[in-house]
Amino acid sequence: MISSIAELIADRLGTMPAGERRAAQTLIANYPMIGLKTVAEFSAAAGVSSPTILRFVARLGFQNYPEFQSSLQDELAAQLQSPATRTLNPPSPGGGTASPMLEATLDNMRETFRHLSDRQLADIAARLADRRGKTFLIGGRFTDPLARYMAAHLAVIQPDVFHLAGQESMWRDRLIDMGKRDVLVIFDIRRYQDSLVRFAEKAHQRGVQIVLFTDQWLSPIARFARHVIAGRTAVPSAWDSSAALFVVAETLIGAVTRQLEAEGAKRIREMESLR
Amino acid sequence: MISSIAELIADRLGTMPAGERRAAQTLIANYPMIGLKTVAEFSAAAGVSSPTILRFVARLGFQNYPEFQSSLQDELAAQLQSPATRTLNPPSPGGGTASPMLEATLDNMRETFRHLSDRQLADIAARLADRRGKTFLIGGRFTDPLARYMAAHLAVIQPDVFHLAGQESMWRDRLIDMGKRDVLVIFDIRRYQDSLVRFAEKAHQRGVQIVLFTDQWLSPIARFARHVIAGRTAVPSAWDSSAALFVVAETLIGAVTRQLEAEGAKRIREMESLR
DNA sequence: GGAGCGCTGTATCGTATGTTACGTATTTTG
DNA sequence: CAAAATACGTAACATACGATACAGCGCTCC
Repeated sequence: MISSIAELIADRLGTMPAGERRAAQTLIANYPMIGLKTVAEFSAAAGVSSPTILRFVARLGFQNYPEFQSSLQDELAAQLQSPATRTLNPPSPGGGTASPMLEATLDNMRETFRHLSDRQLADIAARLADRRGKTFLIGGRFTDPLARYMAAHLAVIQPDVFHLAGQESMWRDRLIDMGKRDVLVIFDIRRYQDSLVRFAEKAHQRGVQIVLFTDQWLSPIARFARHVIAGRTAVPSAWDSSAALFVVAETLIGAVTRQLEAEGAKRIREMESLR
Repeated sequence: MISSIAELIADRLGTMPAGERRAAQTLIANYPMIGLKTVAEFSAAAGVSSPTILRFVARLGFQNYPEFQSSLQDELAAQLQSPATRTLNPPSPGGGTASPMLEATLDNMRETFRHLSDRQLADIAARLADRRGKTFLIGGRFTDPLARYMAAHLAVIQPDVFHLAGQESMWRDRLIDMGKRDVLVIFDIRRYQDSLVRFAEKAHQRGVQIVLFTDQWLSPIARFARHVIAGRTAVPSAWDSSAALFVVAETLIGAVTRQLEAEGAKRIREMESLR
């Protein structure tokens, strides 16, 4: 049964030609406000011509554009009157693929942050914002992208940020550059990688401050870490989820940026001008 | 300070003549839907003539009726996009989470999935699981780690998964390997990168199926994309958040894994034995 | 490689919509 | 109570909007 226009679109998206599909996608992306504007505005937003928009609504079964708009308005009105039923997607009909996954992920995040004090986050942010030392980031097989993500952002607002990539021998050689004032951010969830543990140990011996992102069972690296962030990773999937750790990373990026605002702003402006 | 039109009306209701007051009252009663309809319908509902409606909106300070309608639409859009602020007095449910960053991120995810049908996810997963073609992944400056993350997982469960890294010229040369049966997954949020757009266009010309992860304003690549996933990225930070897209990526990874379970399991066992 | 089909954009058209002018009704004030 | 001012509706107007006809183009299938 199809109750909302959004469902109707999703249902027929596959059978639509390219232009109309673009119309459909821009409508979904800004649902439903774009559909309440004029055909001209809608077509401009979608990057197609007006007739394509009209053909699109015709394909959905409407006689004309005003009728389509009325239908959208009715839907909106119904939503506004009963906030409980303001679901665009039916609330997980019969074990949908997405919903349990999403629910678990949201729970993971709430749980992760519940065990994470503001104080701890602030401490780590302060450490990362301390410009007297360098910042190194590294991750495991599946978590290295998180290290890259964080490095890409931090590198914009401060100098001396390095992501350690490539062969194990490559980063081992970088140990020589690391000292007491430096920070090493490690992402390691199970199955924990021996190479990372060895690396962390050597860095620790050199006095490097280690910030560890791991799962709730704690990587052995936690022994050497100054700060440990334990994220929930369990989801109904064959894989573990790194989403909670990802959000912690983004939160830290935001916090560091705020602390470096003064210098950071100047630096970012300089960067812009270099383009 | 007056932020909504409803407040504006309440403010000036006393100074209005009878006819316009009736207009104001019917608008408040069916706020804001009546205001989105035509002048004729509005006037009929209020039991007054069309010019009265126009004088009413003029008194509110609008130059003409369309301007008034746009203002109402903007207000509605703002409400719809931030479910947290939907309730007039958000009492921060669930024991006041300290981090507004987290709250915004959770909202973004809910909102993103609300605009994402199970059908669409299933379609994309099926496409990614189709082993007749190759899968390429690439991302922008800050989103490339997401491409890597997805590639790292997909590569485990099926062959012919390639992450496109390095110089622009590198991936451009890989175009020669791409054809109709292949899929190109692109991550591109603003500020959209020209190099990616060019690349997407060329790939599209070769008949490659493009799956685009972007923000709600849609990268220009949406023009060429077969599937578009529009994630919410707004957070109280200097940066945009890719967390919602990350979760969608994980969801897709899970779905593809499930579809390839039979072959995938065998493959994973083979891999394990290779260690 | 050629013929047919389907999709898309340009240009044109008709019309519904917002707008304005004007006359009448109603209220207000001296 | 009279006269003026304000408010309101009717009707004509102009514009902007949606709709349609048509031609160019790319694609698929012989």
